Amino acid sequence: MSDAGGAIAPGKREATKAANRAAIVAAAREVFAEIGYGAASIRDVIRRTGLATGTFYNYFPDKESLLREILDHAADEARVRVRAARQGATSLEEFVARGYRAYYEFLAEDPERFELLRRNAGTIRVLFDEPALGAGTEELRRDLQDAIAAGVLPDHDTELMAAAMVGAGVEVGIHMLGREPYDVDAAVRLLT
Amino acid sequence: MSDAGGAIAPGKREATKAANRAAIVAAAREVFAEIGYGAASIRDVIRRTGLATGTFYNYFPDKESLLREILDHAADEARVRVRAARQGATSLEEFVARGYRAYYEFLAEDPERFELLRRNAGTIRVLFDEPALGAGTEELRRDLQDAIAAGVLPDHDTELMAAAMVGAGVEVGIHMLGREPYDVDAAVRLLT
DNA sequence: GGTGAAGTTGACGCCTGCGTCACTTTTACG
DNA sequence: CGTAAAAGTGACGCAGGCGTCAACTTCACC
Repeated sequence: MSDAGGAIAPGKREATKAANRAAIVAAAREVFAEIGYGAASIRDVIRRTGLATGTFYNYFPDKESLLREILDHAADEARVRVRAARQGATSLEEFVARGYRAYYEFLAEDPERFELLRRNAGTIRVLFDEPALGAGTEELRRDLQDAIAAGVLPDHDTELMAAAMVGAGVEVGIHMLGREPYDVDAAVRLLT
Repeated sequence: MSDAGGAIAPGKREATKAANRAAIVAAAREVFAEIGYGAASIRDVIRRTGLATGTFYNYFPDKESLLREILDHAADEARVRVRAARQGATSLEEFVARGYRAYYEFLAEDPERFELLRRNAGTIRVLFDEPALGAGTEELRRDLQDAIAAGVLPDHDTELMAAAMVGAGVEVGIHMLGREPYDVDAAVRLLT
């Protein structure tokens, strides 16, 4: 029909729908970041949007699907960024440094998202089973595996190593973002 | 009936009080571990004890004080253990290894407590401001500082380094405890 | 044993959340 | 325009949490 061309075909109906959905997601990010997912109610979220209770259920079936939507977005984005950053790396060290740098830039860029992830780390780990802020532990593990195969690294327990790197990265990230000028360089250097 | 052995005469009154308090704390640990602090209600907790609603308020003013009690206990215990383990260390490496080992033994020893900490990591970080499972980041920082002063370590950002060590330790701990035979040795070795 | 304080109980009033649904408003389209 | 479908609205019934408190039970002490 009208929107066949793909990109453009506003249509007031569709536009409102998109805006409402976005408003709900935005409100949810605020609320989850402020009081935590567990303590938050659907009404806490919808109240912030000015929409009516019933409207929420036109967009999401429940609270959990809302969190899932938010996290899927964030995780995808983070993975893409880190992956892209690693692309041009020629040495292992560079590989690590670029990965962390991209990751921190991603975190620092949106404080609300950062707070959301930090605040709900435990819940997220239970619901999904990745560390909240640790986008792509599994990918890192595979990369380490490759490095071993290529003889760049000595053989070791890649699962634990990946975990250690992610853990260190996340924790350092949290501390770094708690200090004023974000010293991304220092953090990256230390971890490398 | 002599039960004394030296310390204190129980007194049924005191005994019941201690038992009730303990029951509440135990129930709270279960509930917080299972559904998370935020989602848990005081009634979820009290219901598990068989006590009446009102009784809860004879022991704790609210949900938060309950969590505080649980965490203070755990944190103290962990700190003491790690500190003690580090006592006899003669080299920096030994110092680190012993600390991690004591820490992991502490975590592995009580799966419920582990789950409680893991599950509520975000909340705990907000309420207090230490990483949930990272007992004594600050102490570690001081120890690093000392090591630098003693010339054992090169100068560096001890705050970030302590954060990195704790983060790596926690994350590795979580992975390790998710695998079957807890390979504490492997984990300690890798981190060292 | 008797008695008063300490402790326990659970129903009570209030409040808020849940998901639904009959009704109203808005939009698309002829 | 007119109309029908789509979307928004908020009151509704139900459920359950909160903290309190008057009545009751238990224990310590004489």
